[in-house]
Amino acid sequence: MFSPDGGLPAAPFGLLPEAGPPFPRGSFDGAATQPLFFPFAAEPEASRDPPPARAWLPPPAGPPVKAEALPARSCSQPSPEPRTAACCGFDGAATQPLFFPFAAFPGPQLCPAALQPGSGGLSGLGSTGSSSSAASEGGHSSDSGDEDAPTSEELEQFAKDLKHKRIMLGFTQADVGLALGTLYGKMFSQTTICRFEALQLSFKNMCKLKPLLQRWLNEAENTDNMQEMCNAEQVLAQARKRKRRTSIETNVKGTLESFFRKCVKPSSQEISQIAEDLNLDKDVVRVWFCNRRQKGKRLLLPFGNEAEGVMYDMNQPLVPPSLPIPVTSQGYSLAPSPPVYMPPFHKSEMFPPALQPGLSMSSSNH
DNA sequence: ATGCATGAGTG
DNA sequence: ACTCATGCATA
Repeated sequence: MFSPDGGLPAAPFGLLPEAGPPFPRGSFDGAATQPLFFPFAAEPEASRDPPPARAWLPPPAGPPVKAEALPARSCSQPSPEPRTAACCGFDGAATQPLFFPFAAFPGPQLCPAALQPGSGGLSGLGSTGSSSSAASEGGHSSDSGDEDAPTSEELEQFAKDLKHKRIMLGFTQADVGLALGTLYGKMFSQTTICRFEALQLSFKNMCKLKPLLQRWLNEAENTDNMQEMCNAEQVLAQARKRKRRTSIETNVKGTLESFFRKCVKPSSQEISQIAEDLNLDKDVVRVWFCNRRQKGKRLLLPFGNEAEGVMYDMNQPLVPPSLPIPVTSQGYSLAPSPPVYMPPFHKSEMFPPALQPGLSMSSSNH
């Protein structure tokens, strides 16, 4: 019995205690004051020099057809349905194109920062069991096994590859996550696999996971009995009770967005105030901001352009005197040039037109 | 697929 | 108290 996250030590991979990126983290709270811009640019990922050309994610090579061609290789499990959730919806379905932040990274030379030498970091992953990372399965010495410092292109390619093959083999993202647990002792959720495939993890994180997934892929392609891997004792009784997920109303979310645009990192006091204004738990608001920042980084991209000009100004006082249409300008009409980030406006990601803290947000909303 | 939550690590 | 990696729950 091991629990997905708690049970195991940090990681069998020897995740380096890594002191963190060599960049100064803009850590200061609202009160503090340091004129520091680029809330994001200061981050490890973003800070790498802006590439001459922003990279776009080439559309997935895999046509939406694969789903059909599925050999449906059930990996056992008495599951009546072909584990191919793949064919059902989100798996196989080609999704929205997304930017690839990492593409902006230079490459191997810089990555190391994240990977670290002891490198237990990533390579550690591979080496965990194999002690010699690559060595084991393919014997590949120069191919896909570049687990040391994959370039963004490589990661991108690998992610695509993984998804494609995974689907062809008839495995769901959840299967993969589970298999990693059986194979290497560290299980991952469907969410993580999904994010990996969609390149929604940090570069560093992608690098860390790649070796594992690489191995899984090799195994999956060569083993007939992938079953066990999937069957894995899902014994993991998540004994801990999690707080029920709060569902923030769309309009409230819009308001939060507008606050966010004014200040990405409100002070504790400001958070309290916002919470009060919106009738939310302070902690919910705090977490929302944390997540929003995280999301901001993931979506941050089209830099390489004049993205910096549009950066959020963390020092901006909350609720400045004149606030020009906070939200609206965001995703759509702003300008020909890419906005700070590109929200994937999926479903209800849009915020209602007129949302301002003290304004009539109910007037135009249900 | 993604929003909100948790927890480890860090300062 | 924040960032980051990760996951449950849900759309």
